[in-house]
Amino acid sequence: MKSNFSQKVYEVVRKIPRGKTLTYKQVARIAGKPKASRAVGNIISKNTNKNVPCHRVIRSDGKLGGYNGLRGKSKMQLLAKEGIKL
DNA sequence: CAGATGACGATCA
DNA sequence: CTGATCGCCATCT
Repeated sequence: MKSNFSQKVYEVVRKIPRGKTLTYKQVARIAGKPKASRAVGNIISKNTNKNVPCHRVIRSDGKLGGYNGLRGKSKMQLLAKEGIKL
């Protein structure tokens, strides 16, 4: 059972249009907890649902952050296909 | 229930 | 500018 916060995070990430990226801070802020950036990453990391474009969620530093292993892909590869590149 | 963990963010040195 | 430390929140063990 997911808490309201995690549910909100999924919803926000799922709303991210193709070719667009959001930072963990933005997602946390929209979810209602501007300081929960860590919690956001944690929730997503343990729920890697394919219906949620978690690879579009990056750090505020402009770095991709973690993400690893899902289908052996990396965020960079997926984002590059979206039209986003470093 | 309490402690440790983590796909982070911001500030300090 | 780069590296390290503290702070914050939900989830896991």
